Amino acid sequence: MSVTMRDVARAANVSIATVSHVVNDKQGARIGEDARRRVLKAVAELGYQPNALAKTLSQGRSRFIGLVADAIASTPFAGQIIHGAQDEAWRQGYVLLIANTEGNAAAEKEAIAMMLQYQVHGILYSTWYHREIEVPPPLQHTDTVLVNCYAVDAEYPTVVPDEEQGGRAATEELIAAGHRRIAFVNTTSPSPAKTGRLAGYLSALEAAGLEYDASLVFEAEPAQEGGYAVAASVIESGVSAVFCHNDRVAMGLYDGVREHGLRIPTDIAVMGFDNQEVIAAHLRPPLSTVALPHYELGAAGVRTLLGIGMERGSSRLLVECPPIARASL
Amino acid sequence: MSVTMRDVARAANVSIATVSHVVNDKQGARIGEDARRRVLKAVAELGYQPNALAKTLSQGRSRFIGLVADAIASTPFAGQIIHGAQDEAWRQGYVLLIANTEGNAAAEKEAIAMMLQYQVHGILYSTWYHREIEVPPPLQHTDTVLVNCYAVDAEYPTVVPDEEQGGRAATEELIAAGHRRIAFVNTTSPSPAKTGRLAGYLSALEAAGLEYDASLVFEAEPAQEGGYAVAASVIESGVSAVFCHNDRVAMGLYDGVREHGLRIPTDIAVMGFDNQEVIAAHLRPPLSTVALPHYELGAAGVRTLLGIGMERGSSRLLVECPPIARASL
DNA sequence: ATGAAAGCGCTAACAA
DNA sequence: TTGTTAGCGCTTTCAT
Repeated sequence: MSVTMRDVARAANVSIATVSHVVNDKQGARIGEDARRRVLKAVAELGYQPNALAKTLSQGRSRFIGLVADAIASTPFAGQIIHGAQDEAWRQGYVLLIANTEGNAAAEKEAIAMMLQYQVHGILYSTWYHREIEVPPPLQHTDTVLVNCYAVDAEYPTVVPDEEQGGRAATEELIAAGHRRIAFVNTTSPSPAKTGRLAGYLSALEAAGLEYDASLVFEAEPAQEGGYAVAASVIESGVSAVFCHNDRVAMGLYDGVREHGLRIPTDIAVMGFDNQEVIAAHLRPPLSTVALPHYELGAAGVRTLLGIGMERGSSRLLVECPPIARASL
Repeated sequence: MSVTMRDVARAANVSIATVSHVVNDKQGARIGEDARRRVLKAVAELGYQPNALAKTLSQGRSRFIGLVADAIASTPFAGQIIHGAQDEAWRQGYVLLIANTEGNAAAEKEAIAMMLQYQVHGILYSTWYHREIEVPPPLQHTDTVLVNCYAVDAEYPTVVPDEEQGGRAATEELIAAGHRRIAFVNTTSPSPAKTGRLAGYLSALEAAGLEYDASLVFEAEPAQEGGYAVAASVIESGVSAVFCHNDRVAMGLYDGVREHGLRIPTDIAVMGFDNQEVIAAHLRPPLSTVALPHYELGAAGVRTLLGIGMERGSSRLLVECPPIARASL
């Protein structure tokens, strides 16, 4: 079936060891110009492809990195994590093994077992939204990096978005646009996003010398329906700008605001969070927001796993959430 | 480092062949109850995990399936394809190797080479939106299945959504709701979706004995902006229902319709296409639409690759697009 | 400068 | 019922 090193060796009239050396461009061994040429020729002619599995076996160390995700499909977000991990892995000469668990513990266990069987170098454990998790026991047998989630008890290297910085950035954008009374529509569900973004909002206010008014902080279900429902109260509060917990809430708010005959951004400026492309970029007017750095989370995850560019000290890496300016303020 | 079969054999005081037999539950060979128990015990105690790579090597055939996608992250759609492929692969005892090419030919080539090196059983070549492609040359060296795309020249097994059936289903929903004058806002960009959905619209009209009025077919950029822009004309045409090329167009149309003081579905019913969750499920009112069967495309792709449940004859599998009823009609 | 040979962990005849 | 052994394709040490 497929052509092996032995075939190449035979064709080039050299030993298989020589083939190995030239194919891998080994430093230690000097190969005669002539032999090298013959090998290269044979490789090209036979269309030789090294068997990565055999290589791994004989070298003892694999080039696989596992990525277990709780939902690769439910949202565009997880896709970005995969994408980032993927790219970075490739860059480092690794291949990503992906497993989708849908949060199912059994599937998770099986996935991890499979990855271990494929001799992964380590495992990235990720969630589609930033949250606290319990690390599945089998993960303790390998190098593990937590991506977009964290464990309280044990300490694993962790890569998460900097929610507070993001919240601050969002608020600062609004302040920079001249707003002084700024509402914050937070989510009802407890999460690092909820507390982090609020903290950021507060800190931006303080830094700008603006007084914090608790009545300007609302809570809504983190979806369009929530934003729509809270619109009336927000308007009534008399603010000139709103920072929404996420883009979906902002989308709902757009609807509500419009129904009250108000215009964005003239009457009220809106800032989102997440940078959910399908929504943010295409609302009318396009929504200014803060991006969740999913791609970077994935990439930083594999870098951390591989021990590349590690910062000493902290084992928790906070990735910046950059503001994305559009037309809603 | 890791515990091997030899370790287990030693611990259980049997030969390594025996271990292999019980671990793999081999049929041919009968193993004494006692020996089997000892092996199992040793496996558990040592935490033995078979080395899948070594197994693959010695068996000669791998358990890998490659999936090359042009955009795993840009949309939630590609994610669903991956998800489906993933699940089905697992079900069949295979592991998915994913590569993201961003449509970049060089990356594509490299990805395929890598997959070949990992001895993939075959490759799924997929695109995030249904379209015609040219099959990259290196793919001709393996079993290849085209997913969500097709090649005109060569014939590869292909799995694509049934656009026409989807268009028909959408239109039928509207007809079933009592509408007689139904507009169709098609996309401006040529694609199988454009022609297929139109054909479906036409065929549903005909089947219902409704006359086709060319002036009721509009064209718009396939995004919110397009739907918004076309709203006025649609309303002016006096239809009671609109079938939009996709959910994003429908979302834009919602805006336009609302601006004209009309209500959905009372004044005008709207049907989308794609079932883009983030949008469709959360518009006001929630949007009835037709789902693109991405998950199923992925799953059917690996089934086709593995030769499971193949229908004889045609090498092009059309996957059904099911209508999703919500409140917009 | 090049080659022989011993593994890597496992499977699969074939013996015993 | 169980064990021996020869590979799978490659790397790597050690000779030559």
